[in-house]
Amino acid sequence: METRELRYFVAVAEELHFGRAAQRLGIAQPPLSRAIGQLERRLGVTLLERTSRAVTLTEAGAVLLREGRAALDAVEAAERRTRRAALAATGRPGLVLVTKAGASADLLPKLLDAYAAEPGSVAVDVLLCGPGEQERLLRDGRADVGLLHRPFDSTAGFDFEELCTEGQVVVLPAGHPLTGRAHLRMADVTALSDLPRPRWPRSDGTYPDGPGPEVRDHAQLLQLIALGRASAVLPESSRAHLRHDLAAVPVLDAPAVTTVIAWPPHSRSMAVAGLVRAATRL
Amino acid sequence: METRELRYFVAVAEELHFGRAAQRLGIAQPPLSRAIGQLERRLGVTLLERTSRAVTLTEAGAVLLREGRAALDAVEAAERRTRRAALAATGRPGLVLVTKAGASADLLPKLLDAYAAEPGSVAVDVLLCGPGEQERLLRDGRADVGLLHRPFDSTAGFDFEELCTEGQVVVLPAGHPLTGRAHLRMADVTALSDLPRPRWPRSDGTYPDGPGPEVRDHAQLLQLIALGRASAVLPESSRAHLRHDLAAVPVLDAPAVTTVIAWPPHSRSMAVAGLVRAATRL
DNA sequence: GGGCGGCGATACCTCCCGGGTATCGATCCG
DNA sequence: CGGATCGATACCCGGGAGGTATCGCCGCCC
Repeated sequence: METRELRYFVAVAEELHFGRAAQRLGIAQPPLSRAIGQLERRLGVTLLERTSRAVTLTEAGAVLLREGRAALDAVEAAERRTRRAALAATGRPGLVLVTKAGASADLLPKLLDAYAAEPGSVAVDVLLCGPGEQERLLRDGRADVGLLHRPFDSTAGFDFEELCTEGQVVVLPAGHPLTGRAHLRMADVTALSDLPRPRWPRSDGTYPDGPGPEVRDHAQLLQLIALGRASAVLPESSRAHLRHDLAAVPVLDAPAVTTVIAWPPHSRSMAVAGLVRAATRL
Repeated sequence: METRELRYFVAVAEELHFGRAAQRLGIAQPPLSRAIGQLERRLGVTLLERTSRAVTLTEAGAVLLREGRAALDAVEAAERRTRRAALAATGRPGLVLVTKAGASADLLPKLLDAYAAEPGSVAVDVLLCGPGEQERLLRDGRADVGLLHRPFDSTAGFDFEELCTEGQVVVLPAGHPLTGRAHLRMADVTALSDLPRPRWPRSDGTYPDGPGPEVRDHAQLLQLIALGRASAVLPESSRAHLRHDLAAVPVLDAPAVTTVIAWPPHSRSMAVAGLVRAATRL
């Protein structure tokens, strides 16, 4: 199977429309139809059920979509990491660390300082991204190492070390009646129908259904809470950097959040190893 | 980057010889030279240092070799799992479990029985392989789930659950003076210069240097021990199925062996989930 | 219900590129 | 210094990827 075929199939499987997929790929529709047909014939498997009105994935097609994305990420990662290795050989080695914007705001500077103090450390570029994007960046080689937060992020497919575990707090507008309480339960939070939990985009960019406002990033979320439009359950550490117009109350029975440092498996980079060592020693 | 280019590069990088690599790929040497040259030009990276007498990998080339193999495995896995998904939709679903031949001889039947007793379980094909091969089979889709033994096998890049941890014993010919001892230390074992530890093949098929005999599988190892040519440090559980002409003595300070059940990340298979559940409940 | 529009498949052409053979140039060896 | 080895280059050929035109099928709507 060639990556071209995989890219074509993934495009069609995502669009469920040959014309749009072809447009996205920058080719005409007929060669795309033919390519998918050839792929199916070579695999001996029907990947798509097409009527002249709708295209749907078969069971096998769904598997190839998932596995094919992973494979394409791996190929892309190979290419990117090779380029970076060539750069590192001639110029600055550098390291890209990715984390969710707004998370681990206290841990990150400590980690960077500790690592920078080590002998032989290299420059670390910090990449902040939205929730759920980190895994992709680590998988396709755009980042070398990441701070993930279980159970929100999945460590599937990565090597990792646990760094710390913390409880969660609910963040409310300052002055909200509940801010006087010493602690709350999840039931109290879900009962806040006037301050619903926000909805984060899924990996495909769409939003789940629900009452809460749609948010894209951390700053936007805090803004919405300050405006009295939402509330959010966040790790305790976010409390330290809260805006003055917000307040936080511990939620006793919220799931604990574990911060882990994760990197692609088989990473042979000395720099990653050093950063991980610095992190575990914090 | 196309998988064809990757396959070509991996072949050359492994052979370090364009002629032999071309032969292995079933093409002539000139197109191969050209393909590698094009790949280098497109990446803007020198992958191979060639004189007319020798070919060596650059730093970047070594990275692409490692990452490229992983990417090719991922592509192969996508293909294989798609085919299997198509089969599962029409015929028997089936599941392939891979484990090292000779290991977990007591755990495996218990696991298979426990899983078979579950409602909705599917047929499980057991694949026995040499040490170090399991990871490859799991990565390229030939197996769905595997029993690995840390620290010998690496769980890098897989999801896994720990099943049990055990000590190790040294296996000696029956009647050897040390078999009378209640327990030993690693120092006692390494002092056995007349019964050296065997050498296992690396993933590329070559053997490390050392005094011990070269072995390929478990049966061969036991045979060599019985012949008085070697000794081996193995997990305790192997004691239960020892031949009558062999004896085992616990080694107190040998590293503990943890048996884990591992599967490719993002596996959505119900069958794998069921097998893992059965394993953790043992 | 018949014409229309949208969509995937098919037919057919073109041209690029992957693969082959022949040969060159460099380097090591006897 | 001549032969052997090995990668690069030159050149040719054929298959296949991509394009345009068109067909066939099916909802939809006046």
